[in-house]
Amino acid sequence: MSEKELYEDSQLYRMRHSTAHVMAEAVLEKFPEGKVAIGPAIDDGFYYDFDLPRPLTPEDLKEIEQRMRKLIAGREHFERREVSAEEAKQIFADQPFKIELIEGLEHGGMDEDGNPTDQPQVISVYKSGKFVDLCRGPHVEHTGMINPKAVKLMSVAGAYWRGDENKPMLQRIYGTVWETPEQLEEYLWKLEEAKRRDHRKLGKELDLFSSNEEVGTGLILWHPNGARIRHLAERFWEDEHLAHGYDFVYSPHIGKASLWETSGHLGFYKENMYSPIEIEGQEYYIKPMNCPFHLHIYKNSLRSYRDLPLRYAEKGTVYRYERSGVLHGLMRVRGFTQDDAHHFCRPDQMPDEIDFVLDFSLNILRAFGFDKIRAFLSTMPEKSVGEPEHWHAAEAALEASLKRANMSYEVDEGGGAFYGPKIDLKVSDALGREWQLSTIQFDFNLPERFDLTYIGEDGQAHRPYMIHRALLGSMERFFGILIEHYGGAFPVWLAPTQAVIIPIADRHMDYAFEVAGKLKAAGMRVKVDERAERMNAKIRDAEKQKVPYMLVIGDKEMEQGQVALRKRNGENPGPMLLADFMAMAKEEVEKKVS
RNA sequence: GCCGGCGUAGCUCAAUGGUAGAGCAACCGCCUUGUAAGUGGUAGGUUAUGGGUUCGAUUCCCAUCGUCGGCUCCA
Repeated sequence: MSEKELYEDSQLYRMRHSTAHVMAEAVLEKFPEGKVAIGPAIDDGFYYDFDLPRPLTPEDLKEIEQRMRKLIAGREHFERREVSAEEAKQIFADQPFKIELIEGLEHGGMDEDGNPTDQPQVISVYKSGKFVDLCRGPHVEHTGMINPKAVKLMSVAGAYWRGDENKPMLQRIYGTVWETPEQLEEYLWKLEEAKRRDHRKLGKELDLFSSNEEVGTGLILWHPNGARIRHLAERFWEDEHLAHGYDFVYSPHIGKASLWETSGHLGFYKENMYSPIEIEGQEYYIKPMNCPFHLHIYKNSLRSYRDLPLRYAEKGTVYRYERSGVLHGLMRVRGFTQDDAHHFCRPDQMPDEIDFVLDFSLNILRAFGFDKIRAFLSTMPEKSVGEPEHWHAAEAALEASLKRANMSYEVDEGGGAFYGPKIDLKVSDALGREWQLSTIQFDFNLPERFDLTYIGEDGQAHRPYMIHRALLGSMERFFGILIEHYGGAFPVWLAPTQAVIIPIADRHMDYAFEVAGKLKAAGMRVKVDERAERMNAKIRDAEKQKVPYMLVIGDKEMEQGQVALRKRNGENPGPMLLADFMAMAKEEVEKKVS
């Protein structure tokens, strides 16, 4: 059983679903004319969608929560009953959304979660207190099984009916419930911790990046501290690529309309592309992807089977129109740099090539401190291009690589893009949240469109396999995830400033700069805090900036050739010889995984 | 794009239908300091932008931009 199925089978899931009913009952008490839509349990709670006469306020949520506690105290039993479609329509005569659902159940089509079904479904209703809901269940026996101290309504937000943006916008109330108040506390603490680690907040506090109304929304300005981290990450990325058989390529930011016609992007991706620029009567588009350029590099000369595999990598900056409402810090922006690569190989090389790229990806992700990684294999969808036997060979190779790498993975049947199957890698961060980073995608479309070939042993032209691969995804998004994963306390090798030297009094200044000079010569990133502040204030500021090492220097240290080390976690090893500190730091600086 | 909230100094936030205030940061001093904020002073704002209502708007209304929570979409 998958994690999801286990959850949906659990008592907690029933409790959440039941609490959604209780909430709906409370909302209808308050707004008898309200219309109810759907209210499922979700990963960490539940929601219910309503059409109400006015927007809800936080005060309304408090009141609804109070009403819910009363209903819970009433120990209302959940009574299940199967009904005919006619009867159901009578029960929900004044609930148009429910009528729509009943019609769906009657004719197949959609179930109450909006999933397509082929056959007419059994229609069941659950009654608890005065509230009757169209619902498949299951529920807890009675509302008394819900712990009133472990319930909390979280927020209200807009949501489209049936998730369709052409349908009416409803009000969705999100709530959560747990088995015990302690679990609720823990959940709320985790939310608080997520806020403390929010990359937008830390980005400001650590002076990493900004965006600016005048520059344009979704366009990121990397400040020196952020750019330093990016540079270090990129340098590592570059070294690893060069060491593993990649070639670097560079491509322009715009390309002629005909290029995007050949690639097909003007056909299926146009709504994400910026308006064309006219140059000497020709239209040019800002690139939303790098692939077409890499294909042209491949095509620029006749390729022999001996040349393959070819691996072209580029940190390619692309621009995509994203609707304003979806933009989010560094995670979703309009201009970003993909760490892109395209592999071209012969069919017989394909399994090895997948093995290679999977291993390579996993090693890089681990080096950045992500060691919990899950894989998702997506296979051929209904609408697809390319030969089914190629699809199946590719899928088999992807799956074989996952097995060989000993990865835990899930298969998303039919979840591939129209042009090929893929593996996505998701990492868990320090708070256990999953983020998709890497993607390894077959492409049966572009080699065809650009007519890529290589000359085989037989002297004939053959079509190569092509694999797209992004490892970190985009530098922007990856940086955002890195910030949140480490809560701003980057591992030493990535820290923009690795050590701050803190002279206690002015007379220690010369020695402070002498120490700084030695550390810099050894390749460390160091600053001397020469402000006329007290040592305590300097330590406080260095702690807030999450600088890994603070080196306090006073009379004793100066006399003995020492530094007094304090680490950002509060650990205080105290005075040591400068040489000893340097030896210790060298080891940590070189360590990729912290 | 849609629903709802928010937009006051670099940052975090007060206040009011009668021409805006604090702390931190910045700047200028004093203090010369031993493991998370020493101290005095100075400067800093067309209250996001544009309209409207009003004798008077930063406050009320509308639009635009930005932003936050979601929805839809996604690296």
